[in-house]
Amino acid sequence: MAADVPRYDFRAAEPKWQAAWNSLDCFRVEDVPADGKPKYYVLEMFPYPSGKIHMGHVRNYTLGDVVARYKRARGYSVMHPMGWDAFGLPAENAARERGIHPGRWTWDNIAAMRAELKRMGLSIDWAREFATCDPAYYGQQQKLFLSMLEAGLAERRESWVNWDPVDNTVLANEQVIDGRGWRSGALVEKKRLSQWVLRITDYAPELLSALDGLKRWPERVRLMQANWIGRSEGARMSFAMAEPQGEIDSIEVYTTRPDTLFGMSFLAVAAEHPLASLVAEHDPAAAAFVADCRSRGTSEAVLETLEKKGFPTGLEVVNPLTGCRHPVWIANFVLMEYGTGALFGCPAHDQRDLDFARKYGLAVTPVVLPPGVAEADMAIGDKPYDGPGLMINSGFLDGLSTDAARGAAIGELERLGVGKGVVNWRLRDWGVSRQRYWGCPIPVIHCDTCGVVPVPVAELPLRLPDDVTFDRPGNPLDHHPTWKHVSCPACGAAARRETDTFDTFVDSSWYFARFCSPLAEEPLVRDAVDHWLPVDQYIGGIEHAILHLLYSRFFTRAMKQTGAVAAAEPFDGLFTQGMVTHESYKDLQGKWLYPEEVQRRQDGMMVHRETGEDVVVGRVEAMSKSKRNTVDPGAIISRYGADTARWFILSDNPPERDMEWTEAGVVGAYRFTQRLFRLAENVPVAPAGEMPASFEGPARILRRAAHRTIVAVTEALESFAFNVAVAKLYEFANALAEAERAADEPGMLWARQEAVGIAARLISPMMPHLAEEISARFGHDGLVAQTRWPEADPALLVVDQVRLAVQVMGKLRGTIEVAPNTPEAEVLALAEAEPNVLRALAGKRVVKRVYVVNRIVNFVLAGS
RNA sequence: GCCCGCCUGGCGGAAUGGUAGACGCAGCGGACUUAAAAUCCGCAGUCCUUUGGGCGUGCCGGUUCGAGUCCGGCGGCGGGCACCA
Repeated sequence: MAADVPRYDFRAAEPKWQAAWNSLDCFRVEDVPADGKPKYYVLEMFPYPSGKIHMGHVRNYTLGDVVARYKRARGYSVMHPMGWDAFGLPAENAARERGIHPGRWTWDNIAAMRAELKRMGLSIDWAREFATCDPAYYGQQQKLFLSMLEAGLAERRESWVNWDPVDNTVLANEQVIDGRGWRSGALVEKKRLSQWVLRITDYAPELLSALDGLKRWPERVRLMQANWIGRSEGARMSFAMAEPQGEIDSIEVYTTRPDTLFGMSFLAVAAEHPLASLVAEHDPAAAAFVADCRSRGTSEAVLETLEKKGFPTGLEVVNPLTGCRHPVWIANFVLMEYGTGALFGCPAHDQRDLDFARKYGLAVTPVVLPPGVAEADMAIGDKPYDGPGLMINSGFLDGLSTDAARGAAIGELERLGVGKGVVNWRLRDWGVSRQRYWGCPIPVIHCDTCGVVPVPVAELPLRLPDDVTFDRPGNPLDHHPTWKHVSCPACGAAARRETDTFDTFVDSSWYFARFCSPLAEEPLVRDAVDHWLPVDQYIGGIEHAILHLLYSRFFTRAMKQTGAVAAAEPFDGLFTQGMVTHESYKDLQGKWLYPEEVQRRQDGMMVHRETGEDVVVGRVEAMSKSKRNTVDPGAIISRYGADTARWFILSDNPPERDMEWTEAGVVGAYRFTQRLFRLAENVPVAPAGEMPASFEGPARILRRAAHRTIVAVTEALESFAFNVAVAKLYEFANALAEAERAADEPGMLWARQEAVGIAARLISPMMPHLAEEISARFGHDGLVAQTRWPEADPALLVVDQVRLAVQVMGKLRGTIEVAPNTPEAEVLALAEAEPNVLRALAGKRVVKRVYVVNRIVNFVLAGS
């Protein structure tokens, strides 16, 4: 390498600047600041401490850091914290597989990941760091839970769980594979357990209506949440049994289509419905059918291909509006969890009902006439009609519109006292009990005389015992020799601790609030949370669009109800990033290969780095361990530096889309860091003296480029168009290179020094280390990290010449240069005189002349 | 099946209804070099009869002086979903 080419030594520079930021506490903020600055809370979804960061983390935390650094430069007091979502199953799996204690495994992972994150140069206030598995955090969570319990927001309820009968353990959905337990391979059963639920459904109306106020959320996330909450209007009604069965003399049904009651042909109940159980007691065939429904998993793939099946009970119900009798079936497509677990079937106007009716030869009676169809022509083939229309075959409803009929039917049901109009919600209460060790203990005690008794607050945190074993299936807390045996805090009698722990979604439902006062001896400090909440910009993956965000919205409302916070909504702005993808590779034996095992030969073919064997290049897809198409961020940072990794991940494409990680792209980004460094290095540091009174020629051009770039980059950062900000900085680098060739022009030294100073500040959110390195060379006061964002000089943004497009009949025929806001007559004369335009207009009659100031001229010609 | 999103050069992408393809990657040409790497400069949608013209933002139509952008329909790709009564 030539000695005279300056090179940027990121290996020395990056740790140096990180240490400088650290020693000056650049990113530290107070719980309740008194600096009078406007606040800005930037948060990225905190990571699960798996042990290594992956490219998704790099993308997530780079995006957040750009926002944090930019807002800081704009004069905000920015809180940008980091923590660890540290409870969860992988730690228990590690314990079972490798004999490591989950706590040890987790804390080691945290240490490793913290070191990796720090190498990225993130502007994080590390003093706020916490892990959810720390008793200092989960003890506060236990307090929150007790306050919710007192407020009636938590209660015990029976609910269904996936049960592995061989391992005698509850399985998470992800542990059920094709209906079998992932370890034992046993067919999973559904089992009823008494569990803690949080009453999120109490807030269903508000969680839905408040979505409209979340203006800075992606539309599709709001839509997904709205669909998940699932408000529907309909009727709840009961059908009398023709012959009562034991206790059951009627069946309760929810319907959104009471208007189609006259088209009813059957009634169907879920396999878990009490009537199904009753029938199954006496009828082995029914019992077999019910068992068959129950053994089937609930995974989507199964449901997709599921054929609609039913079992006729031989019983009948009476339709209260028509007086007709209809058969009662047990059907596999009826969900016990939704509505009342029973429905009435109107095959003419519902696809599932129609499929079912065709299969079992049930009646299909149309009752809604589509607009424009004669009643005589109305027929149902294999498609139902589910649109609006006029009622037919419907007694007193005949002739009404479907809308009117809906109201009239409900009115009649109410008059008869057999039903009423209701609003129904799809959202279900949140079951938070998990039969696991590595989670936050639920702080209650079960006493035979007193029932459920809260653990006294003075005894919190209720710690997990460390001395647990994972040598047998089930919950180690349950097996622990002493932990669960306590005396009742109320009566003193022998009692048992709750051995369930919380769903880890509970941990992540309030961590953003805890960051405001992470060391407090109470869950939240009002002054601190009321200052910082809501989070101004939350950034994370779309995969959390529903559960995490909805639970957090609920939790914040619950905390508001118990007086812990003022805000109802946790996240004012939400940005959902795309995935990081990569090509995948297989060798000729079909074994997946890591990118570093593969290289591109001269002819472009991909071959194995060591064997030289051909490699099959597969799809570009989300990085995953199983496909081995992962790239280790640590290795990238070691080879190219954090700034390069950050720059590339921002430059490739808009951040909401999936990006493809490519070696070529990283190399390109690396080259740019070097180029920019050289361009800055080539500007003499000699004092440029007083600012010249005026600039002409290349110096003026450079200054205009610099100030236009300020505007362009600012706009791009404000709108999350980071790839555009990068592109504008590439352009600016080209302008700097241009200026280098005109270095001897008057005013140039001053202009170049100004330009480099502007460049350093504009790149600083994206490449903070390089920004410092460049800036330091000119002896600028202080760190770029503490410097204000540059302001564009309006005088330099004024354009003195605009190029107008001249069109003839909408087609470009030439361009003309004029002063801004040139009067119409003058512009039109110039445009018509442009040689090529002149040619296009020759012999034609112009019927209209369009002039949009500073934009365009268009001549419209007569004739065809 | 339902809901949502997307579709622009070889590739990633840019473009308040106003010169489509900024910027980058890959490519090509040149300078420098004994040579290579690195670097620097330049070219580059496509076709043709090339001082110019035709075509061109998935396809078909519409609105407009003017459409990648707005509207209607169709197709393809991707994502979400708990068969939601």
